[in-house]
Parts: sequence; structure tokens; C-alpha cells
Amino acid sequence: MDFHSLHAKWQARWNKENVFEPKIGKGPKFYLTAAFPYPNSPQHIGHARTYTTTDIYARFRRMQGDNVLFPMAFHVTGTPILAMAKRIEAKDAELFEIFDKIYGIPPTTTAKLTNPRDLVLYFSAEIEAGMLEMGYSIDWRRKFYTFDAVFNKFIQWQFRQLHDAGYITKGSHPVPWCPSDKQPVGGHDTKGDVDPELEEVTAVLFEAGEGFIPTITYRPETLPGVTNLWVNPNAKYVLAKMEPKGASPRSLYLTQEAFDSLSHQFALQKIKDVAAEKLLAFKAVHPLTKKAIPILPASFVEPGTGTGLVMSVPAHAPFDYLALKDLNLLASIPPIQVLDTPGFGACPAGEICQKMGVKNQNDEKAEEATKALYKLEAHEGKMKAAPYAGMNGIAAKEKIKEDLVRAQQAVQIHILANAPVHCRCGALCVVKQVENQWFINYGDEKWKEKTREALADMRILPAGLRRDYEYTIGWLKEKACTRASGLGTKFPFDETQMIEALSDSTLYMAFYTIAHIVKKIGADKLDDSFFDFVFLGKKTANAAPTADWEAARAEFLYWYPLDSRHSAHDLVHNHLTFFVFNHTAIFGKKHWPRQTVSNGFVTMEGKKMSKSMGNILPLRKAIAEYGTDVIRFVVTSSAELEADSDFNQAAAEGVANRINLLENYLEKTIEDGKKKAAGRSSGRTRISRWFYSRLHARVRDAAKQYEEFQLRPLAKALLYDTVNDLQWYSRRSPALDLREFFEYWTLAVAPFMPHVAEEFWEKMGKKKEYMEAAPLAVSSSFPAADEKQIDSRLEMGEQHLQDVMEDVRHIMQLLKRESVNSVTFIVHAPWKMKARALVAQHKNIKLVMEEAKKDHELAIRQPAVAQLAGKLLKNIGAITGEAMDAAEEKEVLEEAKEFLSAEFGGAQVVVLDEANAPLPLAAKAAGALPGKPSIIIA
RNA sequence: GCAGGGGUAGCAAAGCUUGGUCAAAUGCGCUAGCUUGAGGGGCUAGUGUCUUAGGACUUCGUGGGUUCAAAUCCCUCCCCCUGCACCA
Repeated sequence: MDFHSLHAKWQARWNKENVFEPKIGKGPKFYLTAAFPYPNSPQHIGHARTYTTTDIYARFRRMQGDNVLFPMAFHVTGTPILAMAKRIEAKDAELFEIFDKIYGIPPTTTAKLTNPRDLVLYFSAEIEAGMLEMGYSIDWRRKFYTFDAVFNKFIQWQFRQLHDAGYITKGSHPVPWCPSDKQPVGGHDTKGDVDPELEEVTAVLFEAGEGFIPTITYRPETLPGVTNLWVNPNAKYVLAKMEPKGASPRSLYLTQEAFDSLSHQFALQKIKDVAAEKLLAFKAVHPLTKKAIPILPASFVEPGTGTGLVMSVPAHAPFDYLALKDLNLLASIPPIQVLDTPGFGACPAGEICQKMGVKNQNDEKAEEATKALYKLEAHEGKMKAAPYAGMNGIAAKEKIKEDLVRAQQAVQIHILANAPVHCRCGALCVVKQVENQWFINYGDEKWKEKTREALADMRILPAGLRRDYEYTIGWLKEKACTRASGLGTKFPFDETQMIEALSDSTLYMAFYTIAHIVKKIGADKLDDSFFDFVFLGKKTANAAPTADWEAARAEFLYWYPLDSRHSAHDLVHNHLTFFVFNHTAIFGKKHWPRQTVSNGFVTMEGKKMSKSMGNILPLRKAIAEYGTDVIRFVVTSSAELEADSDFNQAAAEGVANRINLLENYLEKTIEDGKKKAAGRSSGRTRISRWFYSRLHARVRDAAKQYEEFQLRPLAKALLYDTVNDLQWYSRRSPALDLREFFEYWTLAVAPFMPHVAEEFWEKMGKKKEYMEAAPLAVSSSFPAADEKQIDSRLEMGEQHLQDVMEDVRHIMQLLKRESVNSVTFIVHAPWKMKARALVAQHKNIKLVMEEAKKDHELAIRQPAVAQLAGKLLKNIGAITGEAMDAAEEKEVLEEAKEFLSAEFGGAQVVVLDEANAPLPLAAKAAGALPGKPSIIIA
């Protein structure tokens, strides 16, 4: 089949008929959206999953008779697009190569995309083209960009609503920061695309010299065990005045590096330089014991980490222990044990170093030992000294931290856990405490409650994600909602700030409903009273609703609430939860969302797609290579909804081959149909009734599977199992009766493979024999199974036949026979069925025999019954189900005699009853069981 | 650390809720045969071990337990993946 000409042909037809541009007020509605794409590069095959899943659902609902709206738009808000344009302007070689090698964009084209707007338009056009080629049933009239003036008006209205509700707050807040660009940095701003990780640590203050020595630690609970402090003898130190919020000013000793970095977090003033030697001459005062402790040199202290000064706990920190050992001071500075851990003595750090063979502070294994000991002591270690005695490491840590901060003996500082992180500009990133930061306060308890209420009424797919939503609602707090730069919408309460990307994408589903009307009205004519009217039904005295306003109001009321929201599952913990929050903040309960559907990602030949691996398959390239319907099918059906699906060549070719196979059968069916008189075939054979029983059972289950997004089992049934059935049917029967099959099958797979379906539908001709006539598959009704044709006895019969054939082959194999002259089947005597039923019922030989005595037929052959019962009991599970009786078994075998003979190379096939088996076969015949006839091959 | 998910035959993956028909679907791969001018494609059989009559035995991360019966239920341990925000 030529998939490529198919796309163009049917997409043109759909467009001509405007099938995807629904009008309001027509029948039951269904409104669904998928997370809009971010056009900073072309889309790859992974992007196709969410939209294809959504489209399959949209097409299914349409065939169920719903008036379906599926819109889309482009999200251009935020800084990644700016960063991308900047990299292009800087002629970033790596980026040019990725575009060239992976996406086939020539460097001359890339070079032109230095303006963010041009970049957006270029990539969004590319993405749109890909979506059109994928055949998505999108209403394109509603497309917009989040930097469009009309959308800006909408978002500003949304933020004023949030503000009025009291959900907008202001405060200060730490962010990863580039001191050279003077901007917060995200993963896309850093060298190697590393995500900067913020971490809060405790800096304990030791009085020394003219001020305090702050030492950062992850383990404040070990403070009682501090014997000394460490200074890097090669680092440059300064004395600086610090004014922390809510605490009195202090003079602190820091490395120059720490001073530079921490001045972004605290108000710091340098007083003077201090040489390391000078520090080493001081004594420090232990904040708990008030004892004087020495300050010693150590090479492992990194000047750029934390404050550049470290406290020493030789009993519990391998580095400290090793450094003291290296200085030969262990004797004069004995380690002080703080935590008691099973399996360890008075100096766990020393013991673990010995156990692991760690030599000195420069040994790589020291890090490993530190982690191992920390993990152990955190859970199993018990604090020895009051007031923390008996607590484990984790509990003590929190308590001590709290106590120290309250006593102003420690301050909390933020560091980058994965430092050093470098900005693309080359500068070292730091943590900056941003003042006057605006937030959306998702921490508001009443709002959380409302959101939980909304969630409780929503359908969440996959169902297991509900707990993720609940958890997310629980831990969300203030979310910074503005940034200094980026595309998008200006923050209405401070127009120097831009609303950031996760905050302007929580309510746009409502905007879609009116997007096409708003475009007509124009941004300059839009104000809050318009949105108040359309979304909230509020009339303001100074603004009388126009016809356009009324039309917009009608659209919103018709389409809302949103029936289904789709995205990949990584958005649950932010976007999707924000989306529910914002809906509850602004709309009444009847407009709260109904459902979310989250899918996994797509891997490529079993591996995660990544730029560095170069295994990204651009969507349009894939379409050109494999065809739309093949991609739609593979991407959505090769894994369960929540799991990652895999795109691989073998699977894609497998799907294409099966489609081609079906097409061949269809061609033949159409040929045969022309020869024969039209009309339903009558007098179907057993095997063809079997085939239709299977088909109708699948069609019956299909609707539910679409509704539940069980796309993998559904796809398996519709394509793989169906093709296997077709092959068995054609093996069993010389003539095939497939017209009805194709009519049902074509419509049942149409949501998955809309182009193939249309082609098949057209080939079958306008006059339908089994289905309601409809010009296009896309606008046909989803088929309802003819349940009268479903017959489990037929399925049992074919299964029996296959079992019997397998047994014959097995016997032949054991006898090393290549061919046979005859195969004789001896069907069990009817009384055995009775005995079987008793065994299944009682599962106990004694009870079976007692019952058998009451039945004349069984009573007269008790030894045989006992023997049979013993045999059946061995595999009790095998006989709990329904079974065919002797007559049915015989009928199946008799009917298939010719077929069996052909299968066994023309052997004579004989079917006998146990009762009338000839004497020489009597022993064999006696072994016949229900479901397992005796087989004699000769 | 917190939260969620997972470990099944060469690979991928279903089964686990509701224990028995599970040596365990299905696809891929592999082996053999047929078909085809070759290849691709298609068809058939096989693909844990042993077995000259359809059988037996051992398997579903580890170690225990419950049960007549466990991949499925309970407990221990080991290992892997994802997310933890200001970033789309």
C-alpha cells in the first residue's frame, strides 16, 4: 500500500468537508485538549505520542456520535526560545550540527533564526506541517501563540482574577543565578544542559578571632563530636560583615570564593583579607561545649564549596579522621563519639576506613566510605548525649538544626548541590536570593481543599496517578510566577516582569473555546469586562455585550467543562496540577475539568532518545519513511498507556506488512463480491462462524478498550490477533467469506489508522452490506457488535482441534515419524464427563466415589471411575472450566476430517467412540479423556 | 532523604486485583521445512531440561511463610527507573 499518497488524498477530503470544525449546539459535545507544543526545535517521534493518543480518542468519540472539539496552539512563553536564538546568534557549532545532522536543517537556514520571533514561526510551521501529515483531527481555526496580544489580554485577566482571590503573593526566594548575565539559570542555560539543583544546608558558627567561622555541614547532629576546624592552607580568606534577616549582624571568615558567591544571598561587606596562616593560629569556641578547639590545615577543603571552612568530626566523618591521621594528630586529638551504631565501636569513621582500606584524605574511596557510614548512622545510629540521646541520625539532625538556628549559632544557606555549574556564557553559577519575587500561592490551604474536591470528581488515567496528584497538591507552596525576561505576557502588577511559562498555561483550554472569535474582535477591543462576561457571565454597567461577545459566551458555555486533558505523565506534578488549581480558582464547579490522561514517553529501538546519542527520529522523517498510520499505531500501541512505548523498525514493518496482507485479502474479497450476487452470505461453515464469533467479540470489547485507553491490548486484538485468526481461517477453509469482516474491522480500527480505514472503506464501495452507509469512515458510527454471532462453543471447538493436532505432532516427534498413514481419534465415553464434573465439584477422591455410587452409570464401573478421578485430580485446575461433551468433540473432529487429513500429509483420519472402538484398540480407547481423545497413529 | 513505578523465558512484554485451565499470551530474534528467479515478504513447526505415544522434572529478582495448590497472597532482603519546582 502506498501510504504517502493516502495521506494527502484523505486529508484533503476531510478538510473539504470541514469534519474537524465543529459547530456548537449539535448533539452531545466532547471537548479535549493536549499540552501545546513548545516550538524551539522540530518535533520528533516522541512528540507524536500524546497527540496521537488524543486524536485516537477524539476520533473514537466522534464515531460514538459526539460533537468533538480538538484544538491546538503554540506555547512560546519563557526563556528557552530566547536562549536558543542566542545560541544561534553566537554560532554555537554543536547546535548547528544537531539541526543539520538530526533534523536536516541546513546551517544557512539555522543561521537566519537569530530573532526569537522568526525562530518561533519557523519551528511552529514545521510542527504544524507534521501534525497535518499525522492526520490529527484538529480544528485549526483556533490556533494561536501565547505571545499573541489577544492571549496576553486573557492571561492578564486571569492574573487579576487570581490576585482578587488573594492567591498572588510577593516575597524573596533563592534561585540558581548567573552573576554575569544577571539572570536566573535553568537547565537550558547551562553548559552541558545540567539542571542546577538547589539545596539548603546548615552553616554552624564557631566564635574565633574577631568574629565567627561558619562551617557548612550536611550532618549538624555530629556537632557534639567536633574536635577541630579545617582550613585550606592554600585558599584566600576574608573577614566580612554579614547581616542576615531577622538576626544580628556578624563578622564572618570566608574564602574569597565563598564571599563572592554568598554575597548574592546575603548582604555581605568585606572588612579585610585574612591569610590562611592567621586563621590557623586562632582557637575556635565550640558552640555547645564552649571549649576551645584547634584550627588545622587540610587539603580536602574546597575553597569554592560552601564557606570554604569545615568542621571536623573524626569519629564519624572519614575525611576528618583521615586528615587528622595524615597530620599525625590522632593521639593528641582523640575522636569524640556522638552516635552509637550496631557493628561499630567508638570511632566508626576510623573503623570503616580500615574495613574499606582507605589510605588517606586524597584516596577516592574516602567519598564512598563517607556515604556508606552516613547512610548507616542516619537510620541505625543512636545519639549518645543528652538532650538528643536515643534519637537516630535523621531525627537528631532536624532537632539540632532547629536549636542552633534559634540560638543564632547557625544560619541556613543555599548552595548548588551539583556545583560547579557553568552558565553558557562561561560564568560560574551561584545562588541568588531574589527580592520582590511574585508568587502564585498554591500553598493556600483553602485553595488546596477546593482542588482536592475537584480532583475527587475527576477521572484520572492511568488511575494510579491519582496519588501523585494528591501528593503534589499537598506539597505545592508558593510558585514563582514571574521572570525578568522571556516571551509571553507582561505581569499586570509589575510590567517589568514577564509571566513565566508554567503559569500562563493553566487556563488556556478556556481560551480555545473563543480563540477564533477573539481574533476577529482584536486585542485592542478586549478588556476585563469582556472576559468577565464570557467566562463568568458578569455584566458590567459600562460595557454592553455585542453579538461577538454573546457568540463567545455561547461557545464557552457549550464546550466547557473540558472533558479530557492529555499530556505526558511528567506534567502531573506541575502543569496538570496547576491546571486543576487554576480552574477551581476562577470557574464554578460545573466548569471544573472532568478527566486527565497521561501517557509515557517514546523510546527509540529500546533506548532513550537524546541529542548526545544522536538517535532522535524527527517526526516528518519518520512519516516519509513509514507512513502516518504505521507511526500512529506503533507509537500508541507498543506499550500500556503509562509505560514508555518503543519505536523500532521491526515493529513498524510488522504493522505495515499486516496492513498490506489485509489489503490483499480485501482486494480478493472485492473481486469475489463482484462475481457473486450481492447480499449476505447464507449457510456459513463452522469455521467461518468461528471467525465471526471472534470478530464480534473483539468489536464488542473494542469500544470499552478505547474508552479506557487500553490501546495496547486493543491494538493487539485488532491487528495481530485478527491477522492470526484470518490465517487460521484461510488454512481451515478453501473459501473465505470476508465482506462482513472488512466492514466491521475497517471502522473498528479507524481511530488508529484513519487513512487506511478511509481507503478500505472507499474500496468496498458506497453501498454497504452490513453497516449503515456513510460516505467517509471518519464520520461513520462506531460499529456495534452483532452479539448473536458470538459463540464460545465454536471457540472451544477450534481450540480442541488445535490441541489435538498439537498432540499428534508431539507423538510423531517422539516416534521420530515424518509421516503417518492414518490417525485414529477415539472420543471418550459419556460417563467420563459425569465423573469429571464430580471431580471438579468435590476436588476429593473420597467424596467423588461416594457420589459416584449414587449414579447408576458410574456405580457399575467404580474401579474405572476411581482411576479416572485420580488422573483428573492431578491437574485439578485444568478441569474447572466449561468443556465440550463427547458428541460435540466428535462433531468437531468429524467436521475437520478432511482438513486434518490434509494437515497430516493425506493420512487417513478415523474418528471413533470409546464404546465402539475395535478390540485391539480397547486399552488405548480406555485412556480417552474429556478434551483429550485417544490418538493412535499408524 | 521523600514520593511513585518496576524486577517474568535470548530481547521486549502480558499475566499478579478475583491463587488452580501457567512451561507462562503476543511480538521480535533464532532454528528447520515449504513458497518465491534470489532477497524481502508469506506459510508451517520448533525455541527451559529430559523423554521412541501425547509424559516427567525444574523455572517467573532473593530468602522465608500461608495453602491441597503460588508468577499470582503475606513478610525479609537485594537491585533498577522516574520526579522533587520556578524549568519547558
